[in-house]
This record gives sequence, structure tokens and C-alpha cells, in this order.
Amino acid sequence: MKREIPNETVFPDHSAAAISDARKEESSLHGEILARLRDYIVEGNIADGGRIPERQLCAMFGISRTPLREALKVLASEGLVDLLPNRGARVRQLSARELAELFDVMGGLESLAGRLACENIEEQEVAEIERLHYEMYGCYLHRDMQGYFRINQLIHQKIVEASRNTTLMAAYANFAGRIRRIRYSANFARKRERWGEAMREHELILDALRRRAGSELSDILFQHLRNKQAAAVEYMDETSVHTTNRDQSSTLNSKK
Amino acid sequence: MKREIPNETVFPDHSAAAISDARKEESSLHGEILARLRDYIVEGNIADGGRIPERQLCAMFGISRTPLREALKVLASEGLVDLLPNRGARVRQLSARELAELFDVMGGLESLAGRLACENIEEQEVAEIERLHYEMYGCYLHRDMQGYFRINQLIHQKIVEASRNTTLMAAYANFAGRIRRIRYSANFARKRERWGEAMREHELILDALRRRAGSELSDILFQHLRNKQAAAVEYMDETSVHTTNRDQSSTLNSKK
DNA sequence: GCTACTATTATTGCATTCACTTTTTGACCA
DNA sequence: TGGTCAAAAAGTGAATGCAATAATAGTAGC
Repeated sequence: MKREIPNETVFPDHSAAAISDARKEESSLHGEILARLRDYIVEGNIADGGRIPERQLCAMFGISRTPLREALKVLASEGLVDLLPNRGARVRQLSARELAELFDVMGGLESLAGRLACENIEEQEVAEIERLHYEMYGCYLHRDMQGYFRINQLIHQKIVEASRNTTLMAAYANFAGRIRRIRYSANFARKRERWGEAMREHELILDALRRRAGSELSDILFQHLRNKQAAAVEYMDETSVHTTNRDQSSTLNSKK
Repeated sequence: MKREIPNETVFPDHSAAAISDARKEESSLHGEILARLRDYIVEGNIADGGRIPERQLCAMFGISRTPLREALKVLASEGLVDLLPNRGARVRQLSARELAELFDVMGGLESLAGRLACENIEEQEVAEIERLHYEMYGCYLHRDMQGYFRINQLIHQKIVEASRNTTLMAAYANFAGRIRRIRYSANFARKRERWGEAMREHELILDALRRRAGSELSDILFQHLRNKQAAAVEYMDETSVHTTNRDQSSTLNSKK
């Protein structure tokens, strides 16, 4: 009764994750599989903690086990899957604590991005973010949540880009991928009364950015993410029963 | 004439990098190779940009190509090596810009760690850091650079640990590994006149930590890393000629 | 003597195969 | 009927083999 949300339209920020290592992922079977498998997992096609039988995925992608296993190793190092010795790969299940940790790290990265952005951003980019901000404000007034979140993501992405730090951008994309499944749901669970608060925070963000107040912006962004964290963790606790067996398709039996 | 420095004694912080994914690296050949190869590269046994022929490494580790290739893929995703399609792996050569970016990201992570530490650190841990601080001050007075840097690293590590955020700790270890080679050299190149400055910054750090002034500590730590960044980049520029062909053993011909 | 083209060699990418561990199934015993 | 042990099945970990691409050397032409 709650989720039949069109995935792609709301979060088209594949771009962020894709950019980071697009060079090596475009050619070579391994790279393609890595990208496809990552997307497949991030989009929530396998249940949390669900087993990932190699053979099945091989059949699904039409390849042999070698490149698939290479991709799994990389995804494990990215924190998306767990690799149990001799017992296969599982989609990494995030505990509430890990989720909170991830949000804090995201907060740290955005905080850094804001600080650096104040050093490097150009007037024109501030103007663009300003434009987005008011557009988002329009969504807020019209209670258009989907539009709001789309632009919201875009603004944060623009700030990260304005840091002019590609290493930071790659790390940001990496961590964003790890929480995207949950963040997606959490956005919608966000209490309406918090919406106004978030909007106010965004005004502070814009203001600090205009004044190039790096340290200040840094604080605001961290606090902003802390509030998102609270919403996400709260949502996770509420729905923790449902998340164990979500949608699924493959062998989802999380028996143990 | 300049570098015959005992590696291990100065930077025994293998621990940091090892902790992050020690679970999966202890058993399984792939994991062991991953750890060994990472150490091998981090310790600077292959020249920057030097080719890494699979066969040779296989012989060196006494294994077949499969687990080695898996390890290389992971190291590529960690940013330690470049994987050129059909043309093998090379040790990732850091430009001055990338090095600066990495230091800023480290600054962001330490900044975050400081903020979180102020929320979570216990009195006893502050006391321990305080103790280390004064011990380090002793090294400063005695002009004992090696001791200074060892304790310096330890203090930063303790702050990161006090964040109580294992995700952050893992990310920190990851990025630390990427700059360790250069950082190692850069520490020694650090101008003596900057030493006093660094020592003063550390007093600010301790003070902010005592007062649990998270936001303030966050600023100080970022700035502290910025100064380290300046020293490292400066050193890199000075010695850029020498770094291309360092020590080397394997096929180091960085002909292109 | 230098450049361009071809043939040979070496190396990478992926598939396949073999060995070993885990899991499951079934039988025997309590 | 329930539990334990054993044997078979399934799945993973790593090595080998094969095809394709890039690097190298050698030859011919200018």
C-alpha cells in the first residue's frame, strides 16, 4: 500500500555514481558488469541480505563467472555486498547504526564540499543554485514532493561539483550509492513538519554560499545532513519489519 | 643521498588500513594477495606509473593470475592503480592536483572526525590524547622529528577512533593509504619553521577537544590538514624530477 | 639512414576446468 | 518421532587454456 514509486524519474542521479569510474567501465566486460550489477543492487532488485548466486547472475548477464566474480570483489570493497568465505555474496544489510554512520560521513563530505565550494565557486554557479533554490521553493509551496527532492538532490550535487575536487566527487558518489535505496524510501517518509525546517536550512545554505562563508556553510550542511539522518533512521526503525523481505525476485530466502 | 629511511619504524600504522577489511582479507587467497599487494605498492616498491606485469607478480606471490587480477580490480577501485584496457595495470601516478585533492578530502574526514569525537569522546580518551600531546611536545623540544611524527599520527588516529564511526575509520584508512608514500617523504621535507606552527595548531586542537567544541575543532583540523597539504605539494614540486624513477626493481621503464 | 608496413611475440580478457568447502538429503539409530 | 551421522549435491575458490589485442622486431621501400 505504500510503495509503487517510479524509481528512475525521481532519482536520475546515476550520473554521479557513473562519472567516478566511467573511464574504465565503458569498455571491458568486467567494467560493464560492474556498473550493471551495481545499478541492479542499488535499485533494490535483490532483497537485503539476500544471497547472490553467482551462476544465476552469470546467466542473467550472459557471461562466465570470472568477470562477475571480479565485479563482486569490487562491490564488496565499495561496501555494497558482503563476501562470506566459501559461502557466497550477499547484499549488505545496513543496520540502523551503519545507516547513521553513512549519513554522518555524507554530512562530512558535503560539509567539506561546501567549504571548498566557497573557495572556488563562480558567481554564475551561485546564480544557478539560487535559481534552483527558488524553483525548489515553488515545489515546496505547491507541496510537490517529487519535484522538491529532485531539485534538492540537484542543489547538493551542484555544491559538490563546485568544490572542484574530483576525488571528493567520486567518494561522494560512492557513499551516495550505499544509502540510495534507503534514502529513497526515507525521503518519502520524512515528516511533513520537517519539510519547512529543511527549507529553512536550505535558505541558510544559500545565504552562506552567497557570502562565501565556508566555515559557516560547513556547519549548516553537516547539521542539514544530521536532520536527514534522523529522518532516515526513524523511518528505518518504523519499517524495519518490512525491509527484510521487500520485493525480490531471485533466491531471496534469507534463511540462515 | 637523501632517502634511506627505515620505513616500518616510522609509520607502523598498517593497523589503520588493515582494520578496515581485515575480516575478509585474513582467509582466502584473494584477500591475502590484496593486502600484500596493497602494502607492496603503498610502501613504494614499484615506481610511480611503472607497469605491473601480471605474470611477474604471480611469480612473486606464487599464485595464478585469477586472484591477482581480482586484487588488481579492487586496488583500481581504491584508486591505487590504473587499469588500462588490454594494456595492463600501472601504479597510479598522483599529480600535484590529485595530491592536493586527497589532502583536502583527508581534511574533510578529519574535520568530521573531530566534530563527532566531540560528541562521543570520553574523559579518559581526552586524557590519553593530552598525554600524547605533551609527549609530542617533548619530541618537538628535543627536535626529535621521527618521534614527533609517530605521535602526531597516533593523535590523529585517536581522534578518528573517538568518532565512533567505523565507516569513517575505513574511509580514512583508505585515503591515508593513497597518500602514504608521498606523505612519508613530505613529512621529512617539512620546513622546520612550520614545525612550530603545527605544534601551535595541535594546542588549539587539544583545547577545542577539551571543551568539546565540535564546530571549532572541525575548522582547526581542516586548516591543519591544509597546511600539511601545502607542505606536501611544495615538496612534490621540488622533487618532481626525482620521483619519476625512484627505486624500483621490476620493469620500471615508464616509457610511453 | 630513416620511415612504414608486416610478422612475430608477449600480454591481457574471459571461459573453462578442477579441487575443495559447504549444504542438503537420506538413512540409521535412539 | 527426533536426532545424528554419512553420502551426495551444489556452490565457491583458484588454476589453466584459448582467443583477441597490443607491443616488438624485422624487413622492405624510399
